[in-house]
Amino acid sequence: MAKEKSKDTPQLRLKALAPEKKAQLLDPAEKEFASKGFIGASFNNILRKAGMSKGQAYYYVENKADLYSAVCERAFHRLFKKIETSEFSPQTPEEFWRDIQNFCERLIVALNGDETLSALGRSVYDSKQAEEALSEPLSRLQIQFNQWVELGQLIGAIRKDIPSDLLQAILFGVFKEIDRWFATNLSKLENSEAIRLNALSLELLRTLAEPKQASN
Amino acid sequence: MAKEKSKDTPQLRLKALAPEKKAQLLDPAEKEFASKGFIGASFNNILRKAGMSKGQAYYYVENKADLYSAVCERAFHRLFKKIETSEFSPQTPEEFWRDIQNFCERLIVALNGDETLSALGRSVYDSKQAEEALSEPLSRLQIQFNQWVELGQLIGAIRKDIPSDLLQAILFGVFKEIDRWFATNLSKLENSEAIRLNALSLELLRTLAEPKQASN
DNA sequence: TGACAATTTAGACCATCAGTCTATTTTATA
DNA sequence: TATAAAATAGACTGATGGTCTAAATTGTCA
Repeated sequence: MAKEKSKDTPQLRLKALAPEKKAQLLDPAEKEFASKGFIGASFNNILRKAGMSKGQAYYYVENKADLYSAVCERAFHRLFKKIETSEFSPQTPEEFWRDIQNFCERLIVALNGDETLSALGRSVYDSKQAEEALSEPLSRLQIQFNQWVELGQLIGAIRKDIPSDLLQAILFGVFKEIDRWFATNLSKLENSEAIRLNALSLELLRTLAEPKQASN
Repeated sequence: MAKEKSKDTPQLRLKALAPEKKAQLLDPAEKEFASKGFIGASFNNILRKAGMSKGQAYYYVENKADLYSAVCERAFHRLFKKIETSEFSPQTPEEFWRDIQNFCERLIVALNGDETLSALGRSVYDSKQAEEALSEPLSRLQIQFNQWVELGQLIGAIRKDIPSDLLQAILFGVFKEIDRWFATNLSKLENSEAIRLNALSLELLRTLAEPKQASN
């Protein structure tokens, strides 16, 4: 009821913070989270590296999860700037899967160019806690994903006999495992083999998502 | 080089412990791990519930991860007693997949009858730490799994164009997500729908693992 | 039975963790 | 220049998992 100065929550204060100072906190935090995961990262250690006091940090951030969330949001924006999603309005299953493939390729390129970002992304799956900390941005992602699925179903590119949240969980799961496998095995791979497996992985996702009988 | 009393490690001491006393520690630990996950479980709290002192517990167990491992091993044996794996020597892809289905069904029945066991199983995926703590038993499982895959490949039930560890990761991933989805959604499901989705899930795994062109 | 050694147990203690609180400084306002 | 508000420093809290030592218990052999 009072006049609410509009800077009364740590989140809003962080948002209003000078970019330079924001980076002073978020940069070391990103490194720490990317290398140690959400659970393994030490808040105290981040503060030490950022040269910040407890009081200062907790003035701009609610808790460890909130800091993690802020770090991931920033990284997420960085990623999306790189990807520059183009318009996406396929009319046929073939177009749908071509667009998906296109998107995946750009995603992979973007991630390959930013190891910290990749590691941070993988850190989301390190623990349930990490996932909970990102529940809000993740649910936004989920909505986006669901729109794609619905569109795909509309034009006959995606099967309708599985509840969409189950299908989504499965596809995400497969994607995650593929990503993880490539992260640990890419260095040992011949280039041509890497390309072949990459294409094959996408085919796998398609196999899962497509209607049972051949397209259309 | 010394005469090695054969009880010099916590693990061996725990093994040699009277079953009753072993249970005094492992029972409360299992409950705690199943309900709170590996990270969330409190060692101190387990000790409190077990009525044990620090000194005593750390005499039989190396650390928290080791306790978790002991708990899971015991639960694992309990599960396998229930399942009573029968001989498994399919000659054709059809037989192979029938046997797999059979196994899955018995697994599901066994898990449905033991909620603590199910929860404990799911706790493995709560965090990387939990997975690391179980790396040894998990790698045994992996070997078993690989034997199945190799057998499957031999009789043409399983594709050969994907590295088997990648295929394995993917299949595990899918299985995990399906399990998770059922764990949270089973209560909301019609019985007939549950059965349909269950069968469909297995089909999905088969679709992923089978050679591209129809069997043989 | 008594003496000595090995095993086992109790619990004080440690570093570190995320998070709180208060006293103080800095900055904006007027 | 005085007053109020925003920002900061850092001591402090109650947990955590884990260590260490001194004591109690048990086993062994004379």
